[in-house]
Amino acid sequence: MSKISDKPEISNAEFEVLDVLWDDHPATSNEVIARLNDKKDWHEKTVKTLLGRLVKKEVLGFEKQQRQYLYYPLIAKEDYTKKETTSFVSRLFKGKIAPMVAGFANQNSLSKQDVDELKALIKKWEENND
Amino acid sequence: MSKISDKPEISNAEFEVLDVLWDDHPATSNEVIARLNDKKDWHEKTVKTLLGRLVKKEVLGFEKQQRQYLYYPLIAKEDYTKKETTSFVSRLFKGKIAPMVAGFANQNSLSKQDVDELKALIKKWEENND
DNA sequence: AAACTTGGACTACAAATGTAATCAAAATAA
DNA sequence: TTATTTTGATTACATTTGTAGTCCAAGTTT
Repeated sequence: MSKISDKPEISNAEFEVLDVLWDDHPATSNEVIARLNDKKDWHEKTVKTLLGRLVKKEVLGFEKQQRQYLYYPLIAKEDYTKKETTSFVSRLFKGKIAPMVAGFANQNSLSKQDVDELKALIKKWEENND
Repeated sequence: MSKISDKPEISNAEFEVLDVLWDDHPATSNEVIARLNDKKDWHEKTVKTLLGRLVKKEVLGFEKQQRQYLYYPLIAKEDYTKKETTSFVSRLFKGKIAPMVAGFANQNSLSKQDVDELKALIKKWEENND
């Protein structure tokens, strides 16, 4: 029984590292460390550990640049977020998107722009499903 | 410095247990075990461990019924899902709900009912924000 | 060239998590 | 009433995660 594409579990801390690489890549560990400094108060060694773990999980790849590595994501943020969203909605809302939006709108408040964007989505959907 | 309401971290396995109690409570450990049997293949001891951990985390409460306990949730599913949704959307979509819905719609497919529900939400929003 | 710095590899270690097994007291059955 | 079962409490143990520290080789500085 071979392992076929087991979804790599990305921990919270690992996600932060991956996220800055999604923003811009490739990047050296130092660049990643620098960019994370704004948001997180992590030791340089911590970030390097996380980079290593992401490489081992095959979430990041790298390319040697003399002695340093240039890291880059092996999975697209779009794909990741879509899958996470699907599983989130399925776990918490039985797969129904509207109740999730309703809860969000109740907890936060929607801006006119949010609403306009949602309307645009709906319009698009209706055009495709006459 | 007293601890003010530190959000209890609920693990994935713990969530499953909590979720069946949200469905119907109070319930004895055996009832919980029985209901979980449909979805999960967990040993009875495992479920009891999870119940205990949830009690320790003050996510569940219980009431003695002779020798057994009747467990019940101490937090509302509504509250939990709203908070989780907010943090999820903020982490993955910079707090914007529309891109998340767009991604979901792209990965899954919306039913007419989903769309109608979304439209109803929007209509409601527009009535309140004329 | 010798010393120092830097970068990734490897090691560390406590807490959380998944997944049970054991223990002891109470309830039940024989 | 003695044996058995049941139930929560306690203990177990490997893996994952958060958070670094140490080691060693390559690169840089003096």
